[in-house]
Amino acid sequence: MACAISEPWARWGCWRGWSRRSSSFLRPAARSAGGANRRAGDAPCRVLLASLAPLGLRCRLLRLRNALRQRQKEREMSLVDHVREAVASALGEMARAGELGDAGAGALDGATWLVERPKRAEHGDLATNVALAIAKRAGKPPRAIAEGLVRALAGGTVVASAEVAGPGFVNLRLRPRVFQAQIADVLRAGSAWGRAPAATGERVNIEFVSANPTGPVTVASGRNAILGDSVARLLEVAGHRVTREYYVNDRGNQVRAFAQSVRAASEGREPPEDGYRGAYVAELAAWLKALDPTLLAGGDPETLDRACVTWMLRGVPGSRTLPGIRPSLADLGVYFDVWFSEDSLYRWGAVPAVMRRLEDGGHLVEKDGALFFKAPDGALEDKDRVVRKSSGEWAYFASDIAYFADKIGRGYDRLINVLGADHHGYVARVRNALTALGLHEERFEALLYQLVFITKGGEALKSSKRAGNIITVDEVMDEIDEAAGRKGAGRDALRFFFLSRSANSNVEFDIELAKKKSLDNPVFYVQYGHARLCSILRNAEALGLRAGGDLEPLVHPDELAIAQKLGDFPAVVAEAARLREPHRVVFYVQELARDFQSYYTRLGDTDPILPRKSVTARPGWEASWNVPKTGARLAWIEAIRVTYAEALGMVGVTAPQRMDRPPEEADEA
RNA sequence: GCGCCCGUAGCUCAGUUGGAUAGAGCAGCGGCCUUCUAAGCCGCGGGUCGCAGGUUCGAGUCCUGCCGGGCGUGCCA
Repeated sequence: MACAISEPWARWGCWRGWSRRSSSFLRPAARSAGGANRRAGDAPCRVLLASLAPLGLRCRLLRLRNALRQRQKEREMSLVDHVREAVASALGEMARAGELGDAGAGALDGATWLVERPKRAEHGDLATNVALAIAKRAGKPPRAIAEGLVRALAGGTVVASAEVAGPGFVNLRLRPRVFQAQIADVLRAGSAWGRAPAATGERVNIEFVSANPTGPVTVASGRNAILGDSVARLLEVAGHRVTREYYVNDRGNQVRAFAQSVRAASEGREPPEDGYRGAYVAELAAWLKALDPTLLAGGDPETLDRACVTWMLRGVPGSRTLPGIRPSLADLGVYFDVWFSEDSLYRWGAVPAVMRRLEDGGHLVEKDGALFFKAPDGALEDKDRVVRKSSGEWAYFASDIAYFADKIGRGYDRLINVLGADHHGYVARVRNALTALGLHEERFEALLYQLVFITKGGEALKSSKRAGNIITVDEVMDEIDEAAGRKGAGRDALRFFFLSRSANSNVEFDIELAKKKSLDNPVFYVQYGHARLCSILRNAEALGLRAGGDLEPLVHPDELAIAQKLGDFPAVVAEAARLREPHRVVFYVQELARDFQSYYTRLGDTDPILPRKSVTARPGWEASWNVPKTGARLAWIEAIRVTYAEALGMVGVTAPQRMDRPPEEADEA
C-alpha cells in the first residue's frame, strides 16, 4: 500500500519507509537507551555457518558456536544463579547420602524454592527457603534439612559460611571474590550492562500519546508520553525491536471544530459551541493568517483542517504559546518512528475495505439508519458499537479497526497501546473487532495507566482543551529549568515524577507545588550521585590514578554490598521490561544512589578514596600511597557509574557529568 | 446495576511467582561542612497494611463479602 502523503507534517516520517532515517536524524545522540546492536555475540559464526563451508568445518564451527554460547550463558549467570546451583548440588549430595528421606533427589521436583536477598543484612548476603519448601516431600523437619544443607555447603568456592535461621531458612555469606567478580562483569559489559542482546526478542509496535492534534501537550498526556517512551526503551533493552507510533486523529468532528475555532479567532468571533478557546488558538490563527490569508478567508475547509493539524504538530516557530506537539515531546525526550494519519486510512480506502470484511463475516448490523459492529456472543463487552453514524459518516471506531488491521498486517509480534484509564472500555471493543476479522487478537496488549488529577494549591482544577485552561508540559518544564538553572532539568524532573509510581496509581499533580518544590525532586539526588562519581574519576585521572588491576583489595563491607546490588540490576531491568513497569528501574537507581551516598559520606576522612591535598603536596607521595587499593576502588566506582548511567538512560533521564553547587536558597527568614 | 483500577506512616508512594521484625521520599525534631561536590550524611519519633471472614507451616500479597475513592458503561475520540 504505497501512499502519497499530502500533509506537510508527513514529511517528517509518516510512513515506515522513511521513518528510521528521519527519526535517527531527529534523535540527538543522547538516545543511549536506543536499539543499537550491541553484544554481537556469535554473529561471525552465524555468518560462516550460513556459507557453503564443507561439512566438517561446519560441524566444528557449530561446536565452537555452542561453546561460545555456553560461555556467554555462564557469563550472564547472576550471582543468585551461581548460588542456586551450589545449593542444588549440595542437595544432590544430601539425596545420595540418603538425607532427604525416601523421596531422595525427587524431593526437589516441582518444588518452588528461592535464593534471594534477605531484607536484613544480619541474615546474610543471600538466603534460601529450600528446606521449608521440600520438607513435606522429604518427610523431615525443615530445620533438619537446613542443618544438613549447611554441612554440605561448607568449603565451597562461592559460599563462605551458612547458618540455619528461624523455621528453616539457610542464611549464606559469600566469599568477597564473588562480589569482586561482579565488578568485573559490569566493566566488561560496559554500555551493554543490563541489556539482552539486541534484536533477539519480538517485533513490537508501541502506540502512545496519540492525543488529538487540537491542543498542546498537557501534563496528562505527558504521563502517557513518558510511560510509553520508557516502556519502549525498556523493551529495546530487553532485546525487542521496537517501533514507536503516534496515531494522529486528523479527521472528524474535533478537528473540524478546532479549525472552525481558529477561523473564528482570526475574525475576532467567539468559537462555535463545541469549539476551542485557548490562547494557542488565537496564536495559530494569527500565524496562519500571516502565512496564507486565503486559508482562513473562505478557503477550502479541508485545507484549513489540514493546515491546523500540521501546525499544531509542528508548532509556531519561536512561540511558547504554541510550541507544537512534536517539539514538546522532543523536549520530554520522546520521539516517534511513525506518525500515522487517520485520514490516510480513508484516502487509501482501508476503512471501507475492512468494513466489507466485517460485513462478509456477518459482524455488522443496521439499526436506526446507522451501522453497528455486532459484539460476539459471550464477549466481555456485549454492546453493539457504531461504525457508521446515521449521518453517513464513519465513526472513529471504523478507522480504528482499519488502523489495527493495518498494524497487524505489518507483521508485528505484539501491538501495545498505552491508554489512560478513561479509555479502558475501548480495549474489549478492539479485541472483539480483531477476533471478528480473524486477526491475531492475542497480539494486542493494552497498557493502562490511571488518570492525572491536576490541582492548584490543593484545589481540583478542571482542565479541558475546549475551555482553554490546560496545563502544558512546556510551562512546567520551563519553570523547573529556571528554578534549577539548567536546561533539561524540567524534563528529568517530570519524567522522574511520573515514573516514581506505578501506572496503576492515580497521580495528583499540583501545579503550584510542582513549581515551588521542583528542587526537592528525587531525580536531582540521583543525578548528584552520578556527578559525584564522575568527579572522583576526574580527580583521580588528574592525579594519574587509574581504575583497574586486581580487585582483591576491595573488602570494605559496604563496597561489597554495593557490588552485590549492582548484580541485581539485570534482573531488575528484565522484570521491569516484562511487566512494563519502568518505576522499578527508578526505585532501583534511587536505592543505589542512597547506598553509595551514605557510604561515601560516612567514609569521610577516615579512609579517603583519593589522597588529600596535604598528601599530594609532598613530592613522591605515590610511593607511600596504596595505589592497588585505589585502582580497585576506582574500578568499583566506575562500575557504579555505569549502572547509574544505564539505569537513567533506560528511563530517559540524563546522567550529568557534573552538577555545580545548588542555586542559592532564596528564602530568608 | 455491571466491568476495570486503587485503599500501606501526617502527605506522596514502593513492597519481586505468599517468606523472617512492612520500607523510602517529603514534612517534624536533634546532630555533622578549615569540602576526594552539604543537591550530602547520621540519629529520633511516627503503622489495627480500609473492614470482616477464608486458604496454609506463613497473607500487605491469593479467594469471598462489605465500606470508601477513581474511571468506564455516548451515533464523543
